[in-house]
Amino acid sequence: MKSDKISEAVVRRLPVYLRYLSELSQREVTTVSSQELGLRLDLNPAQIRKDLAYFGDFGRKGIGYDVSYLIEKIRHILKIDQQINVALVGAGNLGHALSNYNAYLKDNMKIVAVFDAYGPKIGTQINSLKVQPMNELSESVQKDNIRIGIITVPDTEAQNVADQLVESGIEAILNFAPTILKTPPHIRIHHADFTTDLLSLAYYLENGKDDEEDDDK
Amino acid sequence: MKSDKISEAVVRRLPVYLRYLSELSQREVTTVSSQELGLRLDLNPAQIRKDLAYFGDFGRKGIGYDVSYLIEKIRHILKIDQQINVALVGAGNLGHALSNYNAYLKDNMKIVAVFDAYGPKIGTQINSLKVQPMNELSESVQKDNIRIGIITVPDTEAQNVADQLVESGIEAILNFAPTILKTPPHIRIHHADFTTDLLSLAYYLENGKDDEEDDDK
DNA sequence: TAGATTGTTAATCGATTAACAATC
DNA sequence: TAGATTGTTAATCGATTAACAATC
Repeated sequence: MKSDKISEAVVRRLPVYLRYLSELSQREVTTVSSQELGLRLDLNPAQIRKDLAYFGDFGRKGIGYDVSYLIEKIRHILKIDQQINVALVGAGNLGHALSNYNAYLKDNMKIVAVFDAYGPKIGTQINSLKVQPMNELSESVQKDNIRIGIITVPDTEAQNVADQLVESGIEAILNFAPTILKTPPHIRIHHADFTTDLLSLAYYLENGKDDEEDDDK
Repeated sequence: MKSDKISEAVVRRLPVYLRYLSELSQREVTTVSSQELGLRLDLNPAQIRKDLAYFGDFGRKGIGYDVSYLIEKIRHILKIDQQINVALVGAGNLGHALSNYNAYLKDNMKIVAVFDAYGPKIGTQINSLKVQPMNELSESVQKDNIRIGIITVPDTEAQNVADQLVESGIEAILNFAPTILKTPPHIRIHHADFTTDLLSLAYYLENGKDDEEDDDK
């Protein structure tokens, strides 16, 4: 097929494919069908074929997909065939946890700078990175070719930090604060707000015995 | 309207509404329209009205929604008008960060137990909770009326931990590991996998100058 | 009364799934 | 050749948005 505008849902599935393909590759599986992928990832095989076909003819009829080839292709599509530098703002607990997480590393995503607004934190070491003050943000973004910012500050600060990230020339933001950020349209924002996930989970619990009123189930 | 099966998309927006309503409440705003909500939350006002109307007639024509009343209603719908106990499995960096996060507390979600499989971690203190060994999981779940489990173990362990959580009688899981878990249909699973968010973010970056081939944009 | 805003139906839009010819 | 599996079109399903009568 090629081209058309690709929906966000499709793009979000690509990393999921990539992850499982990497696992297959490690197990030295060389070929996989949309059927098998679907089974493992709880997705419809037709959907997987369609998703991939947006970007090219990666499979072989009667055979399936070559695992290594598909990995390479998806990495290229996601633009992680080159290293992408990331800045983390907010050296609290969560920020700390994320900067330790080396999971992105094998995916060519690297946190190369950490910032915090809180005086006492500045200069402390996080995982071989020195926490920098916010006024060094712009310079670092330029110098280190940082393209993505991760926000792990309290929600009251999040918009302010986002503004500064935008100002400094960042292209995309991963926001962990539970706030809807207002940014210019050319900035891409993804929400990684697990409180939403957690609260919505409660909805699906069975009604407790101590629940008088209606049971809408 | 009332009833019908409610889509997941709707349920996921409820905590978002709730959060902003709480903010309004704090600012002593007593009434809000779907228009205003939509503006702030980047959502279509019609969608907001429709979402809320699934659960009852909460608004007043010509007036809007009473903030406190709507908060109360949404909290009831989400079943967080009662305290919900949560277990956290995986006392690593991320688990640590999450257990500190008291954000859920005001939403009646409370982490009441922490578990880890790794010997040396057991018995250490995390935020006033003692890390327990996995073999105490079932007992704690029963005793403390734990209904949700949060998984923050490495992906290689995630499925195994999920199985144990299910076994112990948990009803829902928030999974931070980058794996698709296989569980019985009555278990509700939400994914809080930020690596997916981060990788898909890269797709939307401008093509670097060093990108020869096609530019699919 | 005039203006505002809900709840709800109808219209639109988009995403998922089924089906199948092409072909390895 | 027979069996498997892709890429793609058509059918279905579901979610979002527009429009408006009801009414505060």
